[in-house]
Amino acid sequence: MEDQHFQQSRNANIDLEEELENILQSLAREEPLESYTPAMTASDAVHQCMLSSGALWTLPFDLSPPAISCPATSLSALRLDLQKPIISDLSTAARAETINQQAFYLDYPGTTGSFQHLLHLPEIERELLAHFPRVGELRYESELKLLSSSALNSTGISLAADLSNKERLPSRRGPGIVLTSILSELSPEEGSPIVSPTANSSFSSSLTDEAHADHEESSHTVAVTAASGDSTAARAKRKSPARVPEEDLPSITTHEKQSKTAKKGKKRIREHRYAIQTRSEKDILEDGYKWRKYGQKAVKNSPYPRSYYRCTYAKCMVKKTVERSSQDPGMVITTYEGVHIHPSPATIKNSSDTTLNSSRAMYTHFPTPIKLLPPCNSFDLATQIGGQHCHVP
DNA sequence: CGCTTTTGACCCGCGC
DNA sequence: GCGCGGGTCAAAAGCG
Repeated sequence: MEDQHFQQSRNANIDLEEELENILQSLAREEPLESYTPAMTASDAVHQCMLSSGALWTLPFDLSPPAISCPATSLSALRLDLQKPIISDLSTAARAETINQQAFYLDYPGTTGSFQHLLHLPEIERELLAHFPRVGELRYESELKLLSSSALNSTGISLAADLSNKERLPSRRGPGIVLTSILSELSPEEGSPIVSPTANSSFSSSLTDEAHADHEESSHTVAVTAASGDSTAARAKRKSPARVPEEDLPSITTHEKQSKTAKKGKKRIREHRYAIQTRSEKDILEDGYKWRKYGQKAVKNSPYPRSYYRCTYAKCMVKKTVERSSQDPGMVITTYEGVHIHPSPATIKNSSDTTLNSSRAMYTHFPTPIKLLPPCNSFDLATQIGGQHCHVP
């Protein structure tokens, strides 16, 4: 039976290639696409990780506008809704740095609901490598579904350009499983583009007030808002005791004085910041990096404190905060800020068995190409991947 | 003993 | 200017 299926797959792959070609030509003519639903599995691709805590973590691939999702429970399948059918497999997607203006959604049909996030191909690999070096350990199975823009809209999925309208955001996300990403990559003059494409506005309040405020101010896909606070780097360099008044510190260096003066009137630039929400009993999720806690604060309107962590690697300025959602205590919200300047300890530990020798290999075992299988309906897919129910939009 | 966590004080930006 | 809240510092305590 498997042989038969395999043969069908091969035949289907040929058809798929033709179909993809047709779609690409259609796109080139800017014609609307017909709904197109090939299926694929990817046992060796990596976009989910089972954490040591038992929580399943979805990786944030996208950057602008970001929209990261985490499953509430273990996932049975992953479906891709492509805005544009450029991607025939995820390894292509992951290497699509040269492909501009491409984006697609990932849909995670979980046992408690489904949700999606928007992906922008040029950012995928960078994000994966920078923040989630353990992707090589991950596994997922997926179905690829290509939809036209109109088809996406008809399913309630907004395109990237439409994210400014919160009412049009994906509505199929189950409550409590939406994750918002926060990101800033604009120049200091422009502030930080922060987009929280949440389906239910109530979730936003589970993020920091600052993020929330920024979200509220957002009126464009790339919301240009300035984050508050001073320069993290400048503060990190402060060596004098915080509680000693500056005028009592004749020993303070000119450089420090200058940096303090320079930062005056300058808003803090949130560097590469995003949040991940994960359902877990453990507060601390294993992400492959080593962290040192440096503070804890009570969160307004929440019974749960927020913990502050710094990466312990020398000179690595990446920080993260961890807090429980006041709305859903089962949810842990982890906010990352910065980009690691080093591979993760976990990756180094596991790198001995890799044959990859590129810089990429330092960070991860990247997914191998995904073979396209013949189109099948979601029920078939659900059956293939272990009998768990697969959400059908 | 070295590293991490805890915790109160302090700094800073922002809104009023 | 003041108070609030988020973020950070650093000494003390905890831990293996």
